[in-house]
Amino acid sequence: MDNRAISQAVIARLPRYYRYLGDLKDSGIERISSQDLSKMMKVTASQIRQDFNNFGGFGQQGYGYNVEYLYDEIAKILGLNVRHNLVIIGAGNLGQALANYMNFERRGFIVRGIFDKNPALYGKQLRKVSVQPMENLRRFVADNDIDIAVLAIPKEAAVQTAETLVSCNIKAIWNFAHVDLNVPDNIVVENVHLSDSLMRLSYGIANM
Amino acid sequence: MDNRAISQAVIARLPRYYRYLGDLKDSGIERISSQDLSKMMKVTASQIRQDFNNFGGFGQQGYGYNVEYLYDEIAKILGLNVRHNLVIIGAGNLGQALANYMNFERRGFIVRGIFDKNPALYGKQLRKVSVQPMENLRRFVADNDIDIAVLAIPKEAAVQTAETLVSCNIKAIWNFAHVDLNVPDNIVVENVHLSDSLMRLSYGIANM
DNA sequence: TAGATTGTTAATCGATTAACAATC
DNA sequence: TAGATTGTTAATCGATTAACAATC
Repeated sequence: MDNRAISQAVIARLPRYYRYLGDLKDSGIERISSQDLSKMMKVTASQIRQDFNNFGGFGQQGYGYNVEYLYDEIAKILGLNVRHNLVIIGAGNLGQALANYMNFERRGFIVRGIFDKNPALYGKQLRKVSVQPMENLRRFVADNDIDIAVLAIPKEAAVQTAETLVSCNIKAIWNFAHVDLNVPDNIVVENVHLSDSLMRLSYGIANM
Repeated sequence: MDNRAISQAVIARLPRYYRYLGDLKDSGIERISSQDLSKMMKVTASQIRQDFNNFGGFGQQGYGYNVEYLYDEIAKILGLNVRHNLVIIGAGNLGQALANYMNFERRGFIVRGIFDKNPALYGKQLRKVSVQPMENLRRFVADNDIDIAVLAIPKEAAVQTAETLVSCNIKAIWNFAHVDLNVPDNIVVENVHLSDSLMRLSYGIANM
């Protein structure tokens, strides 16, 4: 697939559609119109139809959308039909929480390695994966077909580790460090800046 | 402050400006022009000036912006000059990680209580705050001037707990559950949907 | 066939960028 | 004063919404 030029706004909405369609599917609902979905999701029916039509016609006039079919198609668009091996870098609070959170595995994101620079953590088991020294990272990524690295370390270390990862041909970085990473264009970076999120919440309180 | 009608896009960018200005301040830089900042942040100088001018004129012609002054002003806009008491609901992996993560405290977000429904966790200390039964939540929020609740529990429980929190006059919910909460307009909800984020990353890999 | 609802084009709205006069 | 750079207006661009013909 290489339908370029799909806007970030559309892509950002796909996981939410996927979530709602999953719920509908779980409740045994077979079909849904853009109008009904629009009421549930509080977006316009027009937007829903426009969004889906970026990827081709998934609906049928007079009928609407088949829930299961649309759900599966969105999964494919999001690449959820492909398994990914990942490593977690940083076995602190957040790194451990992510390692222990197994829902990602259900979607095909498999934790293969966990790395930390603190020797006290070496060998610690987190869901059967044991923490290794940072020195092993480069080798491990190369040898184990790893395509995603999760950065759960402080910002200085994150910048430096990102460079290492780039040189190991990682495909994507899920960045929890409070810093913007400068990597080549062909590497995907998805940021989760928790402190930014908390500041937006703070703004909301101050200006509500 | 009640400058309404500032777009979400602008608000979403403020924490990033704040981060860069903090870094500049830490490196002892006194002034910065929109052009120089634009190069660092990879946005247009025009956008920077437009964004700041939503809140009044912080710069000076021929000079640029004073870093420290601008940093402090953005802090005020974001409401970071006000302390907030918060409770964490859910002492699982994520709840514990958030409770142990002390950087929030530095910005004035103080963890006052942690709640869980699992009796095995009652009394467990996380940075001197001990886990309490969920039954105590309503009372605690009312008695301790709590204005933010962090939801780190599964989605079914989150929906239900959000209702409780609304009835306790909470001001804001930082929602880590994979569900959209339906609360009155005067309550701020800031979502951190980690699985949505991971799906966007997955899309990036699939379509890069 | 009649009714419903999509897919898609056209209209509107809002956000971003460019340009430049104001001014430090 | 001359040079630099903001604040702000105007132009452009892109995203959202509305409308409706196509079609199931």
